[in-house]
Amino acid sequence: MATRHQGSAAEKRALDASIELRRAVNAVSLRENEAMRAAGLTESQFGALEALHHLGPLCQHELAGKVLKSAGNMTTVVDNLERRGLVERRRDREDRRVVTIHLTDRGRDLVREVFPRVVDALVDAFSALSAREQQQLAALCRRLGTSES
Amino acid sequence: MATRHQGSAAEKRALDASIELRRAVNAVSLRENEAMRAAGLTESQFGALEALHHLGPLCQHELAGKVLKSAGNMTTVVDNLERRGLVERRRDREDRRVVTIHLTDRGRDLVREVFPRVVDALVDAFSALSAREQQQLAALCRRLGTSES
DNA sequence: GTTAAATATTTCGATATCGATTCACTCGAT
DNA sequence: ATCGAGTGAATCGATATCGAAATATTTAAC
Repeated sequence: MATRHQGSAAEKRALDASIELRRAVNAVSLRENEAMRAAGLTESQFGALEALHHLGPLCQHELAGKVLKSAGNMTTVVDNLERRGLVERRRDREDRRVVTIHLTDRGRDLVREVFPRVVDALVDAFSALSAREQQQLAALCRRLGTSES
Repeated sequence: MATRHQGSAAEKRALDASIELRRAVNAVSLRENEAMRAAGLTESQFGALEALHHLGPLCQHELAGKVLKSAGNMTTVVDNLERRGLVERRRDREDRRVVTIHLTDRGRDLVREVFPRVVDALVDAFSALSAREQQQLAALCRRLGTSES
């Protein structure tokens, strides 16, 4: 539950952390996006391709979970990837509600080409921090990301 | 410039930090959004109102900078806010290219009502970390966000 | 076996978002 | 005075995004 008027120090801290967090993500995303855009991929499209590449075929709601987007949205993203022949939908024979998304050969080639560039961009972006600081940041973020209400 | 094949340890660190960073933002945003949605505001809409409230009238490209979005986008956001009577556009008499965005009374009331709830949500979200950890996080993020290519 | 609840996806309507382009306007150089 | 570069905003087309409602299907309960 919300803790009202716990003092403006706590509020200032949270506000400040929130703003810096956003700016940091923004800066990192900008770098990543250059690499993705060069391949004509959006962040969600790349995220989906990458998840499929590393985890194998997934159904849409799993994919949505991986890229932190809604299931409804994933329909559009997969539509656009499918139109470009980078993935294909296969209806599951066992459970016909399920559509499993598979990388095509073209899709696999594209991920293999783009992924290293995205990683480079990330390494570059995070090079502002030492190895130890990167780990600290990750650890702090992990606790924020997994804390339950 | 990109540092290729600097070793997979550096790549793993950057990838991991990037994933946790995203999850953290996602978790924080979810909390914030509850407060904003309750008032029928999107993140960008609230961000714009809040900036106007704390900084006074701004032109659109300044506003775009504050909420970390594109100037083209700001036209739409301001359109939607104006339609609801929360802001108004005033064409500058000196330089008629400039449109200055002003909060209306309704807009000001709304910000005053919603802002504390958003802050509460933030304090709540960041309560997973100690005061000191929040400051550490902010400091690390600040360096990521301001590092130049 | 038929119905009800649960689940996976799609569809829909609204808003967001970007980058590119266009339009309007200012201002400095000629 | 006027032309051209620069700048602020609006517009356009494509994609993303959400939440809610609709559709299809499975599974559990009876």
